[in-house]
Formats: sequence, C-alpha cells, structure tokens
Amino acid sequence: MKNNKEIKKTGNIRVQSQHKILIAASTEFVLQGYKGATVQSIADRAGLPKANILYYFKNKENIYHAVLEHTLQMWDEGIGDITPEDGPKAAIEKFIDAKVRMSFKHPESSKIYAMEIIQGAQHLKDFARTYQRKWVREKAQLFQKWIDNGEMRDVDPIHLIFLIWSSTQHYADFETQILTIMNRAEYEEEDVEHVISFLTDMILRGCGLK
Amino acid sequence: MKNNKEIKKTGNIRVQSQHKILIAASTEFVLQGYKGATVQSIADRAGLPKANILYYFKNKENIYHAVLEHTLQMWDEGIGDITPEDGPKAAIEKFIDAKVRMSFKHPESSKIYAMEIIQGAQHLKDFARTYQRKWVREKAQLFQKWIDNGEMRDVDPIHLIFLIWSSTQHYADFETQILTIMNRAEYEEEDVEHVISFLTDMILRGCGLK
DNA sequence: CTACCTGTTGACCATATAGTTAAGTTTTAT
DNA sequence: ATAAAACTTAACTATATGGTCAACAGGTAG
Repeated sequence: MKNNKEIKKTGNIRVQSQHKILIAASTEFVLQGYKGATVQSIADRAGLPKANILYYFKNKENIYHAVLEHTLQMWDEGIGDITPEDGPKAAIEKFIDAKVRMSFKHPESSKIYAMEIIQGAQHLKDFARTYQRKWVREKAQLFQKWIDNGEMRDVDPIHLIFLIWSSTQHYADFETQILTIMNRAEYEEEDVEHVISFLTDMILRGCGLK
Repeated sequence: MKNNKEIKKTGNIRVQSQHKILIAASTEFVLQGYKGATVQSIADRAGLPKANILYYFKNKENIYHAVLEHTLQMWDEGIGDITPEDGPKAAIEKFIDAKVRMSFKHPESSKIYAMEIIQGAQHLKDFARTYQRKWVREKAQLFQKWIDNGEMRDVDPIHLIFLIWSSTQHYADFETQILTIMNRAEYEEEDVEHVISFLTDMILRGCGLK
C-alpha cells in the first residue's frame, strides 16, 4: 500500500508534467507549425525550463509524436461507434453529433490533425493511415447495406462520410474565419446545437431520410 | 517600339523568375510550413541560387506575402459570381462547381489558405478578412431573399455557405487522406465530375430544391 | 568606348535553436 | 540514516538559417 502510494505520487509528477507539456506543445504546434514551435516556446508556455522538457521527451519530434498520438486517441474516444442496428438515420445523427461536439470541445486536436494531413501526413505512422482507411470503408459498407436494403437513398457512402467529416471539422479548423464572418470573439454554447441541427437536417434530407 | 520590346524582355525575366519562385515557394510552404520552408529549399526547388531569391524578394516574409496574395487572387478569379437572377438552384450549382474545380486544379492554394486560417490568420491582412466577411454576408443575403420569396427551404444561409465551402475545399486540403482511403495514387479526371454531382445533389436536396 | 542598369552569385556573418552535460536537489526505498 | 532513483536546471555547443555584401556578367544607350 505504502509502495503503491509512492509509485502513484512520482507517477503523478511525471504524468502531470508530461500532460502540461503536451497541452503547451499542442498550442504551439497549432500556432507556429512543427518547425516554428521551439522547445523554448513550449517550455515557456508550460512554465518549465527548457531542459526539463527535454528530460521528459527525448527530443522535439517525440513531443510532436506524443501530441499526434494524443490527438488520434481523442478522436478515437470521441467518435462513438455506429452499428448495423442503428439504421441510417440514427447513424448519421450520432456521427454528426459526436463530430461537431469534438470540433467545439477540442479544436486544437482537430487543427493539428488537419495540418498534419495538409502537409502530407509526413509524421503519421502507416498504421494510423491504414486504420483510418479501414474505419471509413467499414462504415461505408454499413451505409451500402442500408442503401441495398432500401433504407436510404442511393448516395456514394464514401463521399457521404467525407461530407460529414469535412463539414463538422470545419468549425474547428476554420474557427478564425468563421468567427470573423459571424463577427464574434468566440463561439457560444448554443452554436454547437445550432450547427448540429443544421447539418443533421441538411444531410438527412440529402440522404432522403427526412 | 524598340524600347518597348526591350522593356518587355527584361520585364519577362523578372516576371518569369518571380513566378518560378512563387510556385516553388508555394510547394515548400505547404510541405514544411512557414518556418520550416527555408529560403535555401525554395531556391533549390526553383533551381536558382539563394541570393537570387533574395534579390527578387526582400526577405522570406515577402515571399510568403506574395504567395498569399497569389492565392487570394486565384480564389477571387476562380469563384464565379452569384447574382440575384440566378435563383437558388443555379447559384448553388455554380458555386459548388467553381469551388470543386478550384480544389482539384489548385490544391496548393487551398492548402496554403487553410493553413493560414488554422494558424489564426496571423499573416492575413485586415482587408482580406473584411473582404471575406463582406462576401459571405452579401451572398447570404441573396439566399435569404430567395428564402423569403419561398424559392427555397428556410435554412441558415451563412451555415449553408460554410457547408459548401468546407465540403468542396476538403478535396484539396485532405487530398492525402482521401487518396489513402480510396487507395489511389492521385485523383483522376472523372473524380471531379463525380464529386460535383454528389455534392450538388446532396445540398440541393438539403435545401429542398430537388 | 563608356557609363549604367539589371541581374547573378559565392562568401560571409549574426543569430536562433535543438540537444547535451554536469552539477545539483528532492523524493523514495530499505 | 543512507543509498539510489527521479527530477531540476544553468551553462554550453554545434549547426542551420535569414539576410548582407561585394564582385562580376551581360546587355543597352548615348
């Protein structure tokens, strides 16, 4: 018990520091890009001396990898699962709901991921790419089944997923532009619900489900 | 006449070099980000010595500004105009068509713009932001008129524009991911038409126009 | 021919930055 | 109490990079 407690304590320092660093690094990577984010700037934002950062993460690339992993994990947890039992309507509703909430709750994750893809996914491991291909194709097959069953209109399921993906992600990635256009300083609570209902309505109709 | 010709000749060298540099710089900025793109890498890609680059552009930031301007101009030219006479159906069709073609034809422009926005539009001049706000609000008003006239379903016009914007832009920005998922090396001719018809169909239905 | 303008380029420099090291301090285990 | 392990941090180093400069080339005008 004593032992356990002590391990926990040191563990906590490690975990806490690493977490603080990860958060600071995420912000810096979004704001300045991979090369533009300096270890010093991450250290300053985390409130730690630079050498301490390099104590917890061997080097800058490792920090970035950790941030990416954190991002992917967040995505994986946040995106609920769609099952055959859902049927097309509930599936689309669930998917849009989860994705919009993630965009508003973790915009940095979305942004880092977007930048990584835009730049050619140079740091993304193969397994992550393969994983996503599998994920999309799996979900696309579900939609195809529903289409074959006459439960929804015949639309290209892969592109349907792209549509949901892009339109939801947009509110995170293009936050700056959207706020400028709406003449706002930041998003408000009700925006999330408004966006969810707008997109759900549009896309369900597009699929002939409303 | 002689004079004119000579001016043109020297002018051409200038214009040609600057253009070569701009193209090379665009690629580097997309691939490596602003800080990650080095003047040397731009020079190598353009096939010119570094000092020559700095002869045509005072410094790195100027290169980037030129690239951004080039991008915005491209957008401005590529995006046809929507007029009150079009009516909602033609307007949406025109908008989607133009935007998708741009995404496939000039993905780098789209990517650079996206990265700039994601990073908080730090380099984007105020006038550009104001311009876009005006553009979106203007078009949104058009849609609102059509809605008030009963020519289309009552959907939030601002978010409708966001939807069209995001879903079309996606094919440029997330090229890498999309190609991975579709298990392809690059886009093909027919993809453009397929995407246009898919998105047009979905969104027109969403607006109750089909 | 000469003066001049445009463009070309290698060499150079100041600075910023990733990463190391070594000397310390604090915490934990026995 | 003591040894070991975990953590902290200032100082340092090697390198990469933005930007300058001075020398040079080629064509044009008078």
